[in-house]
Amino acid sequence: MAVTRDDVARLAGVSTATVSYVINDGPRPVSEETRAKVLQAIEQLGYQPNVMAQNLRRQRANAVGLVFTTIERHLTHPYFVDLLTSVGEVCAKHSLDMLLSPCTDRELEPSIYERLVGGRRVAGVIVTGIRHNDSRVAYLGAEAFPFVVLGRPERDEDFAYIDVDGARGVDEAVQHLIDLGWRRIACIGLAAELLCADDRLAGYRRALERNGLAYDPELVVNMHTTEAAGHQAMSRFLALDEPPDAVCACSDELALGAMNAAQEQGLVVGQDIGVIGFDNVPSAAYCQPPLTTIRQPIYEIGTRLCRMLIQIIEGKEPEERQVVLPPTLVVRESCGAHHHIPRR
Amino acid sequence: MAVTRDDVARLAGVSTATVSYVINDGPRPVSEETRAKVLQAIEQLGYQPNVMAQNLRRQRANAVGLVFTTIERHLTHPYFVDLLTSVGEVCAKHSLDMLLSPCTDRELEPSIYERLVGGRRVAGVIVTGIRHNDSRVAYLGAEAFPFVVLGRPERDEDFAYIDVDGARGVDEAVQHLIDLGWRRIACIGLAAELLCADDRLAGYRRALERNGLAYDPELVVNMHTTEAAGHQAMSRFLALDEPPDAVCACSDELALGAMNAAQEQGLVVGQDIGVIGFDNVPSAAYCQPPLTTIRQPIYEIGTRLCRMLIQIIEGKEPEERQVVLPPTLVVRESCGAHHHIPRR
DNA sequence: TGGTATAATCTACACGTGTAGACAACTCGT
DNA sequence: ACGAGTTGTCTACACGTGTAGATTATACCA
Repeated sequence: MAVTRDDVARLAGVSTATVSYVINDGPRPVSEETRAKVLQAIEQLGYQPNVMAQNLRRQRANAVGLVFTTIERHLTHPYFVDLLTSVGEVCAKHSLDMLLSPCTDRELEPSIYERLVGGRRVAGVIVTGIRHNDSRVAYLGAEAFPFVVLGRPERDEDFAYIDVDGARGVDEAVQHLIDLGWRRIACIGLAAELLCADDRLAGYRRALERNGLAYDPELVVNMHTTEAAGHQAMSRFLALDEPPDAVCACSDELALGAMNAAQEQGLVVGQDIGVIGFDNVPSAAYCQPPLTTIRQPIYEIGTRLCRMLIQIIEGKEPEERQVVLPPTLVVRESCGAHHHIPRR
Repeated sequence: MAVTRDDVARLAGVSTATVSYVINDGPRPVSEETRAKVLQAIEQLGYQPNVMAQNLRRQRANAVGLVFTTIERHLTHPYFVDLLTSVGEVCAKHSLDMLLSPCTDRELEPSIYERLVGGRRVAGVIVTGIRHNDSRVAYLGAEAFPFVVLGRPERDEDFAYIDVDGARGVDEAVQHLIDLGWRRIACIGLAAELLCADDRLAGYRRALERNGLAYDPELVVNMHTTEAAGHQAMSRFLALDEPPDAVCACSDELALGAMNAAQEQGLVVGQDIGVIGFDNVPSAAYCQPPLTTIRQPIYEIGTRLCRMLIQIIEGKEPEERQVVLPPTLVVRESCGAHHHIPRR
């Protein structure tokens, strides 16, 4: 049988309430002398409060929830692992558990949230891959349940979020391509349902417009972020009557697939065609040619997002509620060297 | 205020015990008539049992724990995500939560386990990346706490595990290289502390020996599984007086880094040098050249591992306790075509 | 010195569940 | 018809906390 608060109280010669007050820096003061006795007893017995009892009494789970979509995913693998790591670290620092639920089927998504939230298995939720008219956000809002979002709202909904400035990132990416001499630039966007897909596409159009280049809808597709999808998109582009001479992919996985497709056609990436990615996944530096891409500070995002959530859970007003972080251009070789002369 | 069992009992006109019996298919029988009344009341009220109270009463957390090492990692990113997905799906099917703890510092590892296990935050644990004299296994064994291991024990310790036959995989990989004409074959192994590093190296030696090739310790290194490490290892190999003409990397990330390093030196992978990987990560099919590799059925491993753990938690004897799964060779282009003539 | 404010502690209960023990109703064999 | 066994319910409590209300000791002031 595990050691309980009663054992500690008995050994320290105080009441159970006093033990609690010491542990929680409780709502009542405790004399230094008594505190020392209690702490000594705790130490001696190796007492750890029973989390399940605490949870029941506090009417709140001691965990943060994170649902991750595996089918039609919106996060690259290393990106996702970094998110988990950063969120998990902050949780650990606050003695919170991180609860993970895979969602392999969109149909099941509502039931997953209902389990987590309605079943009070977690105290707060981190939502990723926010979509148009996102039912999850509506649900959490209606339940007045603590949550934060990785990504911005469509309209000016008032929830806490952190997002990376995708428009700016893609704008910079496309500008980089243009600066290097590429002119007919295609864009492999993210799944159309994702809000960030719109955001990034906006950056694409902005850069085109600023440089006096025409927007050709034939050169834009929306894809789930897999290498296979990138391959497929690029193959389609190359089969066009007027194929692009460069491609801006909205994730590194898409970019890798795109490069592969181009190479299959005998094109030399960085010379015959320019390719740029998004995310700066570790392998981007090691593929052939090394991939120029846009870096997102995902680790920092996870950290701050989780801090925000914890403050909301604790009922405090979070220090920051709505943050947009700038991405950074990482130049490698997949877009070729300066003063490149396009094929056509 | 949430609806409780008492509300259900009142509405159904029965006692609270009866409600519990219905919910749990309890230790006492319930008449069909009563059961129907209760179920109807549950439905009508939208009642969900309070997990925190259940946990307290049952003296057992309703979750499975998984600690993942981010520093000096032993799992590639997609491999890890697949593991999470498969384990998570089984958990969901059993209404279990999946609790994830990142470990970014080996020093902190014992405290993480103590929190999860000693603090009874989970009902069972999945251990990955098992090491020599693994203190985690010793701890869990001493606590008689339910756990399963991804990987085999060193000696004939008697715990439940699933592992892939790494020796066989690497053996096949090296044999494949040899069959294609490569002769001086290096091996980039995993971190030396990992048991599977030994396992895979054994396969390497076995294949060499069977084919009458000498084992040269200069051609073997142990690395953490990152592209950077693969790059570094390959660079070292190529600077040797007698560099290898082919490399067997024990993870795809290592292989990617190795290919990159070779390409930096102007070598054509698949022609001047053969490279083979391990894991069959998605991007392996899309790098340049596409990477020949050994596939691990990680999804299946996660599924079966979690099922095993659940049976152990429930006190049943698991249907399978110690499983070794065969890996599969996936041939692509990084090892070149048949009848290749080595450089030397 | 008596009275009151303050500090420190204790007693007692609620949180929502699972289930053992008591109890009632019903079946069945003799 | 009656005890024995079976089936279905109910009452009551324990699980280990957090904390409000009661209680006691101490400090301070008139």
